[in-house]
Amino acid sequence: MIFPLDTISAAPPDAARALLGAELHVGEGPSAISSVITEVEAYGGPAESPWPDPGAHTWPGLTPRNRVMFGPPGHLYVYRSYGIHHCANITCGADGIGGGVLIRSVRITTGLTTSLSNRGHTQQSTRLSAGPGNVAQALGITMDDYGLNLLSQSSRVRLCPADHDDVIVAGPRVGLRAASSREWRFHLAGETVFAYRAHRKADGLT
DNA sequence: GGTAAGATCAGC
DNA sequence: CTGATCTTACCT
Repeated sequence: MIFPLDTISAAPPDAARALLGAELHVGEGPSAISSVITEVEAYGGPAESPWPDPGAHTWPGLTPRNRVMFGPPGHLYVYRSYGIHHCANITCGADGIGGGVLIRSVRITTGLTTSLSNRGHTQQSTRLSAGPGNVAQALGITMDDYGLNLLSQSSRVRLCPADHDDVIVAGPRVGLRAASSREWRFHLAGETVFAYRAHRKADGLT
C-alpha cells in the first residue's frame, strides 16, 4: 500500500504526526529490516517559506546538501552528523517548498539479527534504535541512500502506512540552539525514546 | 584559506 | 562533561 501523499504534502508538524506509527522497510530478502516509526521531529524552511524555521538545515536556502528537502515529499534526506553519525529524514511539503521530518526512533519488527549486527551489538537494548544516529545505523542507512523515493516499491528504503491508536506526545526538539522551544517533536506514548536534552546555548525562542 | 559550530552518542 | 571527526557556513 502506498503512503497517502496528501498527509506528507502538508506542513511539517502535520506530516510528522502522520508518520508516527508508519512502517519503514529497508532492503530485501533474509537481511531485510522492518520497523515502526515511534519518534519524529518536524523541520520547516527558509525565512520566506510558509514555515520559517531557523533550526532547520533548509534555513540558509537551497544548497547541495539539503536540495532533496526542496523537492517532492516522500524522499529520503540523509546527512552526516558531527562527522560520525548518519541521520535520516523524510521530506515533506509540496515540491519546491523546503521541509522534512527527522526519524528519531523506530521499533524493529523484523530483521532484529541484522539490526543488532549493524549496531555491533550482541543483545537487544533500549539503545538499539532510539536516537537519530542509532536509527540510521540500526537500519543500515548511509549517504548512499540520499534522495531515495520512499514511496517506490523498487527503492531500497520504503515507507508504508499503518494504523495505530496510540496517544501522540509533543514537546520541544532535542539539542537545537535556534528555535529551541518550538514543540515540533512528537512520539508515541509508551515507546522507547531518547530523553530530552537542551542545547547548551539554546535560544529559548519558538 | 581558516575556523567555529553542529538536528549526536558513548564513556568517564 | 567530554571527545570523536566531517561538513557547512561564514569570515578575512
